[in-house]
Amino acid sequence: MSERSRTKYIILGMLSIEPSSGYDITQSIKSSTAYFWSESEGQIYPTLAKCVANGLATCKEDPESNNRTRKIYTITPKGEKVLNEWLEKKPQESLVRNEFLLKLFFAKNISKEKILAHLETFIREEKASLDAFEKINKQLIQIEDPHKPYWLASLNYGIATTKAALEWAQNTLQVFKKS
Amino acid sequence: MSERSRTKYIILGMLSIEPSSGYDITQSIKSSTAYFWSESEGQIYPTLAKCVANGLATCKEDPESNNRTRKIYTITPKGEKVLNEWLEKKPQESLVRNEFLLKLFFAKNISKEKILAHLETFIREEKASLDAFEKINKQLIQIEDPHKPYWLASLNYGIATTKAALEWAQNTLQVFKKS
DNA sequence: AAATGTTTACCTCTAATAGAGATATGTTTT
DNA sequence: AAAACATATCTCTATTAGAGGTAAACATTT
Repeated sequence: MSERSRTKYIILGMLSIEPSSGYDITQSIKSSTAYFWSESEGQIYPTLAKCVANGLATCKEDPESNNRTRKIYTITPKGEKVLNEWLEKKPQESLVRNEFLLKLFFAKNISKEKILAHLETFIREEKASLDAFEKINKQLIQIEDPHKPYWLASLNYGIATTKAALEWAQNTLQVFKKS
Repeated sequence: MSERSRTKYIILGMLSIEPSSGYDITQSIKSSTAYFWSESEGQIYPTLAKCVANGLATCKEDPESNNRTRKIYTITPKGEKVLNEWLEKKPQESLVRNEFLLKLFFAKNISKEKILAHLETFIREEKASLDAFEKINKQLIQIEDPHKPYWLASLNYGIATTKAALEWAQNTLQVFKKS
C-alpha cells in the first residue's frame, strides 16, 4: 500500500467512527460521503486486507452471524495515528469529472432538443439529491454525536452547492428555451 | 480503444473547435474545462495516436515549425459522427473526489487550529478560482463565436457553484471560530 | 557570446481505481 | 416451494492519475 492510495484513509475514517464490515463501509460511503468522495466497491475488500496486513486494523468474525461469514474490522492505535496524520496534512486538489458539463461545453454540435433534455435530466437529478440531503439533515439535527458539527458542515456544503447548481440549471434552461 | 474510455471525446471535442497539437489540447483543457473535466497529460498523446489509427482524426506535421516536430491533428467526418453520437447520449453520473470535504467529515479527530487552517486555505483557493472565472468571463463576452452560449453557460456553472462554496466556507469558518 | 533558466512540445511507465461481474447465503414474496 | 430480492464478499480488466523523462526554442542574465 503506497502513500498515494487514498482508499485506505476513507476506510480508516469509517472504522474510526465504529467497527464495521466491508459491506457496512460501502453502505456508509453511499449514504454519507458519496457526493464528495466515492469509492469503487471492489476497492474496499482488498484495501481492508492490506490495512490488517499493515497493522492499521484488526479483523474478527462476527459472532452474531450464524454460519455466514461477516468480518468486522476495528481500527488499531497505529491506524488512528496514520489517519490523523493524513487528516492534518493539506488536502490535495479536488478532482471532478462532470460529463454533463463537458457535453454542454461542446453542445454547438447537437440539436436544441437534446440540450434541453440534458438540462431537464440534470435538474431532475439535482432536485433528487437535494431531497436526499434534506432528509439526512432532518435525521442529523436530532442526534447527539461528537462528529455532528463536521457531518453537518459537509452536508451543508452539498446543500449549498446543489442549490446553486439547480438555480443555474433553471436559468440556463430558460435562456436556451428563448433563444 | 473501448467504448468506456472518455479521453477520446474531449480530444475530439477540442479538435471539433479547431485543429490542434497534443500540447494545444492540454492547454485548452487547463484553461477551459479543467474545473469540471480534467485529463492527465500522459493520456493525451497515446489517445491522439489511437484516434488516428481509428480514422477519427488525421495528423500532419506543422509546416510553420522549423525543424521542431509539432503534430497538428484534424478531426475527420467519422470523428465528428462519433463525437456527436456521444454528445447526444445521456451523460453519465459525475464523479467527485474532494479531499478537503473528506477531511472535514472526519475532522473530529484533528485540532481546531488545523480545521480552521484547512478552511482558510479552501477559501483562498475558491477566491482564486472565482477571479480566474471572472477574467475568462470578461474575455468571453467580447468574442463572436457559435460556441459562445455553451461556453458561457458552463462558465456560469463554475461561477455559481464556486460562489456558493465560498459563502458556505465563510459561514462555516465563523461557526467553528465561535464554538 | 556564453551560461542559465524557462517555456514549449512530446512521450513513457506504473500504481491506483472505476466499473462490471461472479458467487453464495439469507429473507421476503408469490 | 419457487422466484425474486437483499446482503456480503471477492476478482478481474480497462482506464487513468500522477510522476517522470527528453529535448528544442526562447528569454534573461552575466
